[in-house]
Amino acid sequence: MARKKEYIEGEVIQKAMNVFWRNGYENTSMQMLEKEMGINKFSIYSSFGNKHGVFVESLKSYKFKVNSIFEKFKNASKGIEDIKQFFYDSVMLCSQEGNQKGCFITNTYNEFSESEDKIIKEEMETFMDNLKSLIIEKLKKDTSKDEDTILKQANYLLLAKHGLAAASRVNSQKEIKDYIEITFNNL
Amino acid sequence: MARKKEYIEGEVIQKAMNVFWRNGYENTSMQMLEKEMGINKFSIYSSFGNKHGVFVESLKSYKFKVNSIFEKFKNASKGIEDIKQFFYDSVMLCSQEGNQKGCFITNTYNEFSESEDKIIKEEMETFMDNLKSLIIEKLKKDTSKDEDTILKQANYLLLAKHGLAAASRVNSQKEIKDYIEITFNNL
DNA sequence: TCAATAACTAAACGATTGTTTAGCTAAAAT
DNA sequence: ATTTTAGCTAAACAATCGTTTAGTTATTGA
Repeated sequence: MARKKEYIEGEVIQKAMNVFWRNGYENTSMQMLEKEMGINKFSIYSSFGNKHGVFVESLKSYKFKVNSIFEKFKNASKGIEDIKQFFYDSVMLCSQEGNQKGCFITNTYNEFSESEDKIIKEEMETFMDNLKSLIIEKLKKDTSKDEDTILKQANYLLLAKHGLAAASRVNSQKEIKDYIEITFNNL
Repeated sequence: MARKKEYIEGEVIQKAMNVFWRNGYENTSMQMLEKEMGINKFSIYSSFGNKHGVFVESLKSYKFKVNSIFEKFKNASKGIEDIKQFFYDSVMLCSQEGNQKGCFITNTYNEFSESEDKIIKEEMETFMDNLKSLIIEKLKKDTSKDEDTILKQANYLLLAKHGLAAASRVNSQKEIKDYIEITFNNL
């Protein structure tokens, strides 16, 4: 062993995450990352390989950040009410400090929708699949609904969640609240 | 006068629009534009000034493309049913040939949400304001609704439309249909 | 104490970005 | 027919992109 690192990888990745979250992948340059992460290019490359590596780690860091909300959602047991609460928790997390950055995962999902990046695409796929399963599970709490209704409503809610995340970048808190409330009136 | 242009500006802009529509502003290069528009950089710059100019003209071209749908919506008179039909018409137009490009205006709205481009931002603003006014007008056809309900529902529908356009880049026709149907369940 | 080595700085890499320009081609006007 | 002039081709521009590398600094283990 020789000289010690002067930074903590987890800490600089959190800073990188915020830059990617705000600007997306393509609109974030290595220069910006250098500045925001507080370390220079050499350190970035030796720790994370390349820009893509920094992005993948940033996504993981974001998933960790939203994990508590997911766990809360998973462990809840009121059915539809839990889904609604999950929607509120999600927009709360993303709109702190007047952020207007939307949801990092949804932003990434959109930016890479026409891309051929298998790694990112699979990360997105599994995330969305998990969310859909969870929503279906909560919907099934209401045993009066048949399978077809549940699938339709799951599609509806998944798309609503996606749209909400995208739209939350440009809409006010009140507009978002109105949206969520009416969204669940329809079920 | 001297030599004649060997291309028609309206035609090459339509081709440019498709490139921007698919890739967004930043992820479209002048090289790609040259190739897709079928003319070289000199001609592009002499006709449209710069990349930004090509983009602005592309947006106008898209607005013209969606204009018929807007006119149909404007002239309809069934109220909420017209809004629903407008939603269907919009996704139809954008998902021809398995496009998955979403709505060009919504894509632009999202890409420029953190930008400081006044020209684009104002284009977006006026478009959204017009849409909101139209939706309110249609909602008012139902005279039993009070002002507050109408505004809430207009916010809801505007956000739903935005979300739908964003999500339609990654969702199937069936998912989109499920979404639209349930969206109008309770209005 | 000193050689070994990992982490740092900073400059350079080739490729690509948006944009401009010099020189050639072709059509209109005299 | 010749001059004029706008449109074309293609090369070059400076700036920035992501990435690499040479050289220096600092810490460890012997």
